[in-house]
Amino acid sequence: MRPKNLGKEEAIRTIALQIIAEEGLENLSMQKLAKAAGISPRTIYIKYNDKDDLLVKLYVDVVLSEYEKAILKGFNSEMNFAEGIKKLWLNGFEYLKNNKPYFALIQYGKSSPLLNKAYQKRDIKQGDFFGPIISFLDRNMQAGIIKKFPHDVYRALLFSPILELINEYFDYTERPQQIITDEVILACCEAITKGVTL
Amino acid sequence: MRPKNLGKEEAIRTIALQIIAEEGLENLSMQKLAKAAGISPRTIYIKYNDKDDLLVKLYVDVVLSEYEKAILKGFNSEMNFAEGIKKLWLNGFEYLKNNKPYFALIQYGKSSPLLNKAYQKRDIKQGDFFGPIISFLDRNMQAGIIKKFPHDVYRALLFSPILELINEYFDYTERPQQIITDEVILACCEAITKGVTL
DNA sequence: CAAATATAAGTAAACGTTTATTTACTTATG
DNA sequence: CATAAGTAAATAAACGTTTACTTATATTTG
Repeated sequence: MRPKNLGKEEAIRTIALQIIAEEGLENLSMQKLAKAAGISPRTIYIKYNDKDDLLVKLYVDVVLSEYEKAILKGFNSEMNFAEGIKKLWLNGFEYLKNNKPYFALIQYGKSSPLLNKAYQKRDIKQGDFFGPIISFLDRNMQAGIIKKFPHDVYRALLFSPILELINEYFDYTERPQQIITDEVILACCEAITKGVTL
Repeated sequence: MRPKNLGKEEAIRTIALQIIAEEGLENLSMQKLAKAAGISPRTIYIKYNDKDDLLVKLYVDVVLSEYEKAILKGFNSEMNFAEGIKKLWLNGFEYLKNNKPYFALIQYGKSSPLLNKAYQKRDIKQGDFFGPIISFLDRNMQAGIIKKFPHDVYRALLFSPILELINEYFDYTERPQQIITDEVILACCEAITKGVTL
């Protein structure tokens, strides 16, 4: 039996993310993807059931899963609150500013109904996806170090600003001077931390 | 000369936003829109040059323009910092939770390259779009009441959390209990305000 | 003051293109 | 040599947009 060419699977994923980042999710077609990857459209269907399956797997299994691995690197739920948040912010900034295609799909995850639903479905099943962050927050809430809010509220408070700052980082790569520097990220992180600390 | 039927123009806009909110921007087609609005596809082209023109006008002239009118209602740049931010947050929450289609397109504005670019182009030209908020921030920075950050950084710090909370508000409308209440919004607003205050 | 006219608004149906996906076939290797 | 991986080409459906035509009304004319 002829063996799978793993390089082709890799090419599909990489080039799909590239097209999404450069032209938008709405401009990714199976035929364009196949041509850009130098393969036949049929080959995509050997590896994925259909277009939705490809997109959901790209989003959940590739982008979100690697993103979370990256932001949790060197983090553990026993860390001091300010240090923990700082670690998560710097990890996120460092990772996403060097992986624009990943960031682009994360942004689409907030608007596209397909990706939105896919994430919710998997998130419930998985549970330990953002596990360390959840126990980190729980511990700090219980210890009276930070205000008591639901996890989803903390996600909005602590992590939506850093994603928006990364969005601006990419906007500013097309302008004469970058304003979203490590210093700005750190200052913002401190502001957010101060805001939720009791 | 036969006069324009303004009701049809209204229907195009309303139903387009509806389809985008319910099925996503990627599932809005001119033929689907025409059918749903009970008109011929040609009629859309009397009022808009092409699909991109329709989407950009929907986004900039309808959604963003009305959204900004709504959040600036009762706000002026001379307000006390905490009161001003509170007003903007409550206005935004009240308006968007009752106008889901508007919120949906605002979310797409962050990922879709078409809408992204359209906004930037117009924003530069217009200038006074978010004008009162910009002078509000400038005044408070100059007075040493809040930390010094570029406007774009303040947008991320002050307003991305409320948008994310509204996103969660809509998620929770499909669950047994709503957790994003006025009280939660106010508590979050206070946390954010505290974070940036000197 | 009505009938005729000019004209943009609007329609139904079609245009060529692109879409996601499949069919029929070829290729590489355990 | 069996078999799944892979290809080239085709499929029907949907896409954005246009063509050829009809309709409604503000204005002009008798």
